[in-house]
Amino acid sequence: MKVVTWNVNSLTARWERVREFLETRQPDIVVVQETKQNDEKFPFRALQDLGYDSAHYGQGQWNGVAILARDEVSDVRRGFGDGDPEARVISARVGSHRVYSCYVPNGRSLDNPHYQYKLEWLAKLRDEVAAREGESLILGGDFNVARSDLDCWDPAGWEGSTHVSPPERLALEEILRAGVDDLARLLHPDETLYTWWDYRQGSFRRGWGLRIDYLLADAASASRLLDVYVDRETRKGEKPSDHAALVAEFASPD
DNA sequence: ATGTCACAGTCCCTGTGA
Repeated sequence: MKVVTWNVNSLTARWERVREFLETRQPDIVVVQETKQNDEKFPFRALQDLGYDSAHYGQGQWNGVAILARDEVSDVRRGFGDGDPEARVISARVGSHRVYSCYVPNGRSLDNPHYQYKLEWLAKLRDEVAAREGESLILGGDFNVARSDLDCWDPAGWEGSTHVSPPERLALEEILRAGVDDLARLLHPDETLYTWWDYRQGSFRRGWGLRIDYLLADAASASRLLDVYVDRETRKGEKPSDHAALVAEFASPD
């Protein structure tokens, strides 16, 4: 089973890249962030034609999260049920798994109210994971947090910025402590595995990246992990997203 | 040179968010 998380930075702008990805990589589950579409515009029909069931939580020009799967996508939940109007989390049952697509708030700057919103949002996600202890969980998304200095190309330069501050790193660790593993780090404890590079300054070519996209899973699911890698081809070529797709391959349970 | 991109509205440029 191949599972992918990918912040596409507008599904409208990225549809051709996404379609090509599905056709060539043949993933089983893809969790998508930043669709930047409302549900009316979301390509449910085109995805069906490619063999994917899907669920979307859209919000017009900003945010927007989706789950695509070869199996049926059922029991869909949008948001945390806390009245937050921002479309940043969707979950659904796919096979035996509860699958999440998460788009964590950026934070903007440490003194911005959006940063507090980010910390509160991460705490809600931790509670959500804790409440589902014992279930088969797969979470993917853009967490907008580089877990450690290994996940940042220039820790000194990022000092004092969002994405690397101790409180948000702690908030990410709390999610992991609630019962999920960081799949990329599990198999690659010492490698740089950046998933995002700024569009500016030729950052991708220069290796100026961050690891801010994650696939997380409960221990039982993680024990079936065969491989996990960043699909760097998704960051190259015509009109790429600024995020690459992160891929995990699991042995099928039997 | 903050070496870019996407979006909507002010609508073929500009402000905002990332």
